Amino acid sequence: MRNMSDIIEQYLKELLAASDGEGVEIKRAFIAEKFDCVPSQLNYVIKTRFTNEHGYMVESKRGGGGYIRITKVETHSKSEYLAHLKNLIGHGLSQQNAQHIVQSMFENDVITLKEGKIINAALDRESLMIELPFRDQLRAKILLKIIDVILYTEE
Amino acid sequence: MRNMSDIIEQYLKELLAASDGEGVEIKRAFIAEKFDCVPSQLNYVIKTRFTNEHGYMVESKRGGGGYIRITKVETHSKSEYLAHLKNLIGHGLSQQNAQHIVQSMFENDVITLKEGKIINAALDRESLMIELPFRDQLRAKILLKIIDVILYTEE
DNA sequence: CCTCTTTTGACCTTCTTTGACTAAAGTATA
DNA sequence: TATACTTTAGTCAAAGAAGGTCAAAAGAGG
Repeated sequence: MRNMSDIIEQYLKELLAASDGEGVEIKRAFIAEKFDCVPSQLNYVIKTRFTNEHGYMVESKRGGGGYIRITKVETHSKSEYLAHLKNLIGHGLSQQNAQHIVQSMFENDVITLKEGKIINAALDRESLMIELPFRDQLRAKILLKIIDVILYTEE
Repeated sequence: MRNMSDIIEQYLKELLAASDGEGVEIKRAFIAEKFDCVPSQLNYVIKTRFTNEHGYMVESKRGGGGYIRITKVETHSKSEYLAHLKNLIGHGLSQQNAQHIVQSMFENDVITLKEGKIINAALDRESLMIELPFRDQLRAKILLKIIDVILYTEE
């Protein structure tokens, strides 16, 4: 694969997949050693690939016996999951976070790949040609509306 | 002898042909070195010879482990129809006309019902909270972008 | 010559890697 | 118990590694 962060991301996702929904608990220093990188790279990977928007929950503890625990957010029912996303969106949404959310919806089988691409196109900053504080608000509005449609559309 | 851009174009097309439909992934700097040209020449080649209109899809990533990926997409008969729609849209689009176009795409089996609903949600005047001459321009921009992804997304 | 395409390079943006410094939690000790 | 030490993890900013943009200069064709 391409770079350390991607490799670590994949490794963690494999652990998660193997954990049968239980989540994984890692030692930061141990993983860093295993992949021969600095410990803080783990923080980078987590911050860029295991956020709420991506559908993960991260807990940690310092000191002796410390750990980092990553859990895939339970997507109880479709409606609760989508309500959760709506919560994350609020009144403004960056393009990055929008993409994370779309990715998460795809991974949770709420939308298809093509639907995801359509949504991303609608939220792209190139489509939304207005200045920045407003653009993020607009993006939020559009995605909220789309999520409502997904909520109330039978497959 | 032809020029550098043509040579690089051909080289990339050979890679594509050999890739068996998988697409190619290149390192810009590496190719530039190989052909002894500046890296940005790759951007020129891609922009002039591997556009959507030419039937290619290009993705890229910057930073460590960055890449440029080129994939060929088949766009049989759909393409003229969608090009026609793009023409109709132009630089502005009312909500009514937008709905007509979405309806038409659905009837022509270019999108599913759910996709249609998603698109309508994105184009709804309630989502697009800006004043009127701009709102129609914005709606046009968004739909044009969406049509492009429909064009270049294989089902 | 005039125009269109190609070539080049300076400058920009994004993503990743690294490490010094900080904060918190556990453990031993006065 | 209060204090000091040790063990973890967190933060943040600088440096590094790609790719992107844009416009000027150069070349090709008519």
